[in-house]
Amino acid sequence: MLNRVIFYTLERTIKRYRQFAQNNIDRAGVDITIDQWLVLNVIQESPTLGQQEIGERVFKDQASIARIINLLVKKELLIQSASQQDRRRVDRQITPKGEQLIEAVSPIIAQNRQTALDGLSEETIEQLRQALLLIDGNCQ
Amino acid sequence: MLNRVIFYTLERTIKRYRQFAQNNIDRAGVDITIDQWLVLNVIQESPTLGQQEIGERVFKDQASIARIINLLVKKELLIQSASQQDRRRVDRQITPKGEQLIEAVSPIIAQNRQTALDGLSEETIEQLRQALLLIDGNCQ
DNA sequence: GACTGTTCAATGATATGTCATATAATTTTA
DNA sequence: TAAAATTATATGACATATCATTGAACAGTC
Repeated sequence: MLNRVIFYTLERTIKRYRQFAQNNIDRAGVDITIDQWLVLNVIQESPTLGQQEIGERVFKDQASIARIINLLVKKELLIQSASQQDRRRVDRQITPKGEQLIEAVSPIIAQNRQTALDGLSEETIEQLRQALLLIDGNCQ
Repeated sequence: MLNRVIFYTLERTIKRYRQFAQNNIDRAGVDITIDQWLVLNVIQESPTLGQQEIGERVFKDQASIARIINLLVKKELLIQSASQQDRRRVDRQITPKGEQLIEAVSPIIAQNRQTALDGLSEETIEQLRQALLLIDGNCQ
């Protein structure tokens, strides 16, 4: 009965994909979580964003971003320093180690996505997206 | 750019729905989380299941179920006692307070689902399900 | 009946999610 | 310019997710 509720299918699919993706990263011997990688990636592309804005890009809240950034710093993938212009803010810079890690993981993520979408046409994916956006809009 | 990745849309949609659903429960003045309600519901329908089996029904692992059950007991929605037949197992019974809560929340959940799916035809939902199941299968 | 392997539940450690609040710095307003 | 409102980050408290381990109880085998 629960199986017929589309939201269960949604939950299950996203959990399955996350586990699949994380497993492939672990198997490659890289010590990072998907979420950490996502945040690191956003910082690389947009180093001036604040925690709130980073969060908006990856659908996480500010507190989660703060903690993930802390871990990235601990792992020496990221360096932070107080901004000179606005001392509430923080300047961030990916370390060489961080750059290497992004390079190492990117193809794995790309492969994950491709494998997960095997057999789905562009059109099907677009329909999927539209359906999800509709649900998303209904919940606002 | 991230917006074009279907898995972001998936993440965002499921998070939005969860927040929407939880808000409506909170607004009704009921002190329970969606996850706790789901587990309570499964126990009501199938009181003899073990933690592992409960987890399979709601896509959670055994450790999560153990902790959620603990909270349900603390909230006096559930009573546990050692099973006589197999003393590793636990007999569970929903309390009257738990029954009342399930009754109170069920229509809210139903309404949530209906609202979230507003404007999606049966056919669209079925296509959505099929696409998700494909992805799910690809990740196994 | 003792040994071995399996099952069930509990829990430690760590990461993330959510809400609320704290603190410091900046901007706006009076 | 002093006070008030806003902003950026950090963090406390609690719930959930995941992995690993422990301990107790059971099942099968000899």
